[in-house]
Amino acid sequence: MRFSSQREAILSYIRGVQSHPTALDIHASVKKSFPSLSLGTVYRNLNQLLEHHLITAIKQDEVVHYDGNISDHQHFRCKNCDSIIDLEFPVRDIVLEHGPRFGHEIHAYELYMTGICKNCKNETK
Amino acid sequence: MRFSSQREAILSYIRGVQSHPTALDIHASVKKSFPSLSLGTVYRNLNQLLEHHLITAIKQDEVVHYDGNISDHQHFRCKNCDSIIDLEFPVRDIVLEHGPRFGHEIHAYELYMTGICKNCKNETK
DNA sequence: TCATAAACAGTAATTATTCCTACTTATCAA
DNA sequence: TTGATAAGTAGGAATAATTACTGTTTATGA
Ligand SMILES: [Mn+2]
Ligand SMILES: [Mn+2]
Ligand SMILES: [Zn+2]
Ligand SMILES: [Zn+2]
Repeated sequence: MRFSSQREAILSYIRGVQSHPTALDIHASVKKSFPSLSLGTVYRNLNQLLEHHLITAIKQDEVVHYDGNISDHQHFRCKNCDSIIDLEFPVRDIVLEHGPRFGHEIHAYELYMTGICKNCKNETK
Repeated sequence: MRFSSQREAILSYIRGVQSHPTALDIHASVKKSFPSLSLGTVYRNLNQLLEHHLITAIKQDEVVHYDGNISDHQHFRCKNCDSIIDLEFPVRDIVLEHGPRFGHEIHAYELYMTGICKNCKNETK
């Protein structure tokens, strides 16, 4: 995999935010420093970065969100403000403990939660 | 919510299979008894049934899969044969145990796993 | 420096899903 | 039983995210 300046800019943008941006978000932001950046380039790079496990994708929403934090963590989406928040649950433990008994080879897992976030809960009070 | 014969046929089809069918699968099957059934009707009914919590949706794939089994269970998708298999993990327990400390109101959760299923693993041997 | 594979921008195509419109049907009160 | 009405339907158009295609540019390493 080559490292074009566009690819570098996309990766460093994703790594620099906490917000789990979409392809459109990424395009809008990186376009500021690369005015000619096309959306197709964003998608192509996101797929490349995914293949090389430099980023991960969150697909539960209608739109795919991308995450530069590849550590083992889970996601919570607020139904009110739509933000996606990192949480840490011991999912690995229960997958390792209960997984084997089903006989399948589990390569990856993902716990996704939805509800109302702390902030939104307090604001409506 | 009224219960048209189309709606009833769609629901009973979803309830009668283990396969987590897509809208297209459902349309193809129910069309056999309702030749004029339109795909739009399938989607409209699926969304109605979802709102009334009579079915659930699995959105991790590119295509939405539907599930007539609304009991608390998890899903595993085989990367080889693409089948979606029901599994039971004590996810509820860890969400109840670890959830509250983050301060968000968790309404729903979903553990989704991918890998190679038992059958495909044995076939390639 | 040069050859070449990879990446790029721009645009067209694809595809799942939703929306729209005119018509049909179930429900319920008169 | 009959209308009025709200919900449902079929069929087709529209939407929107993502991917594919094409001709041009660029990174890389011999
Ligand atoms: Mn994250
Ligand atoms: Mn299931
Ligand atoms: Zn919120
Ligand atoms: Zn399989």
